Amino acid sequence: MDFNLAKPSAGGIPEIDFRAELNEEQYQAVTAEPGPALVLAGAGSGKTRTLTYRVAYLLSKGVAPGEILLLTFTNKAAREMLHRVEDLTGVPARRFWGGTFHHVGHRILRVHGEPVGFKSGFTILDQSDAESFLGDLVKEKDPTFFKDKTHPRARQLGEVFSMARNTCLPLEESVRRFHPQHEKLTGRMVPLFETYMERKLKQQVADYDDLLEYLLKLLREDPETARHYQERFRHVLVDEYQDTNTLQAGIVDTIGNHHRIMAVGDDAQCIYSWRGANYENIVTFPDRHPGAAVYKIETNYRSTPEILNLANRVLVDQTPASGFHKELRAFRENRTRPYMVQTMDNREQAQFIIKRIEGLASEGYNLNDIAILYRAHYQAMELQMELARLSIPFQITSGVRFFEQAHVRDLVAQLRFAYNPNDLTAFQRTVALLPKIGPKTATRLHDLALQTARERKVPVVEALHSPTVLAKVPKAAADEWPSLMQSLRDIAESCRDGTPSETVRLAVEGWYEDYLRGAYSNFHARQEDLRSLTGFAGRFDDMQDMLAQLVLLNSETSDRSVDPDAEALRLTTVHQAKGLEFPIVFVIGLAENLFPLRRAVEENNLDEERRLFYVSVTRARDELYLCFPTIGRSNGPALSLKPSRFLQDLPNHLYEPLRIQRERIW
DNA sequence: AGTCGAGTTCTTTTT
DNA sequence: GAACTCGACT
Repeated sequence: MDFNLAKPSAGGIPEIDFRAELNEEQYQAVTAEPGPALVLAGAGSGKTRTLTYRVAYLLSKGVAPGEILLLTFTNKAAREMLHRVEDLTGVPARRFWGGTFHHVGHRILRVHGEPVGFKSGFTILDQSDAESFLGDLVKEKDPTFFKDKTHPRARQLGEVFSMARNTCLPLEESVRRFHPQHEKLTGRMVPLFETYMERKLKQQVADYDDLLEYLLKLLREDPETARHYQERFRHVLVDEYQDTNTLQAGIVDTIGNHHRIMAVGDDAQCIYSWRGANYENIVTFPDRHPGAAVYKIETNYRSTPEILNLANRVLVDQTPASGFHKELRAFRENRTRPYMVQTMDNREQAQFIIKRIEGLASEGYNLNDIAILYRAHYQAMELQMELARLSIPFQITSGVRFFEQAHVRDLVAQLRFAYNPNDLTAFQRTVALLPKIGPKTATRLHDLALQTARERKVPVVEALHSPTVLAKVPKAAADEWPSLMQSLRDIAESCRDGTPSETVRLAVEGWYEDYLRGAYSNFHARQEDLRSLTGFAGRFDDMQDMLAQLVLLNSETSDRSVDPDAEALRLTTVHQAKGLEFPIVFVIGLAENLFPLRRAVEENNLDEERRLFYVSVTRARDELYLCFPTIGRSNGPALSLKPSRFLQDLPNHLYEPLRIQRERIW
């Protein structure tokens, strides 16, 4: 494909024979007339293909890359999509506006955020920062709130707020609907919510939801900005439309008020309702966009008929009247039925998989062809240990994430504070590295520094050196204080004058390096991580871009030990496997209380669990193994597990029970 | 009052 | 393993 890159893109799109490269269903959608279009694409039907060819088609009709807005859910999906467009058309990915809703929100708000209260220079709180921000605020405003054990903790309270915002409902209404167990608390939660919103603006920090909520607010309340983007993005394409929530659907509708929107989705794969996703957005799309053309793509090129029979059957058990009816039509030849594998416990499950992998390898499968899917991270523990023991390479897209490791977060906090001195959360994290400084002391010092800075009209990083502040630093921390503050001053200076990469290097080699050496025994490994951050920063010319990326990319996994191109087994949650496909798929832990999760059953979210199971089985191309242990040992007493109801619901002609031969050691 | 260490409990999914 | 609780120490 290299020759494409050399070509100028304007008018230089390579000739694509759309008719020949697409099936009839796909072709219709790809060549749709400008106007609202809803594409219902079943699993494995070539959804991504349709979307990428649509982009190519628009380009071939003379639409400029900059006029296309491509919205996705995850960073991974955005990358993959733009990469494929680039391969297809030779137009470099960076010429499109594409990415997650959050990315686009940030990008627009940092330029046009003023009318809704965000000056350029605001910083983003990740999930756990936002939680501690909220927790501190609650302790201050309503000190007894957390004393009552029946009240939500900071984390859950954050979820309650988030749900209201993502569904665009008043808090009262949202609580009644989604968190009825806390309905009597609404009166106390409302003022906390208000303070939460106010205080973020005051500190010029945004949580994830702000990036969406204020974007919509901006588009609705500032006609000039709205018009600017509406005219600019003549075509709006949305991937995984079934996972949009009310807020996101509102953004799409407002930016795309010209109705040239193509929404692609599959209501059977809606698995983010805990984030307010509402697949009814699909159902109501034609109402909101009159004259919408609806395209159904149902031919499945991915899986064997046996796998699809099983998948179709999973949906049969769905609560009726949810979404569009669909049935995947198989294109491929028959092969083997999915296997149902009963094991004694997780350990035996792991051993079975390893044994089977060896068999598959001798049949010519590569480790890259095989994926292990599970409902929750911790279910992969035993398998990870066994794989490590036998030194079978695996890549795990879950667990401790790169940007969530303590040392990475510490460093990012320093950068964030240097860039935005109002960011109290970042300051707290930074100074808490010193002895005898916790959240309370940090807040006092921060207040004092801001006040001093205001009075003397000096930057906050200067005020931190003043005797006034120094006097309030606990004795135990006083020794280290000046050198940490000096480091912050250097970083802040570099934020203004230097490149992000220089700034990061300064931070990595500053005070923190000494701290790191003393604090961790694996100092070298951690230092390596931080050095790689310098490289990461080299991709940006703007500090805020880089900081935003650091926070928004936090799902990026810590696979530094594994070369991404190396041959390795893939371990991933079902959520993260969405949109991917593998020749061989093992779904593990298919037992009641694990998958479906007990909590989901208790909270009546069975349909979503079922869709999640549907997503799992439709990832497989050739062979599917459904594994369940009969004994669960998490902590303490072993408890016996029943096979998942999703397995019990399957008529037995749809699968092949597989006996495993136990190796007797004694 | 606030920090810190020891001991205990419970694990969802992502931006 | 991390997050939370509780009690001791400054």
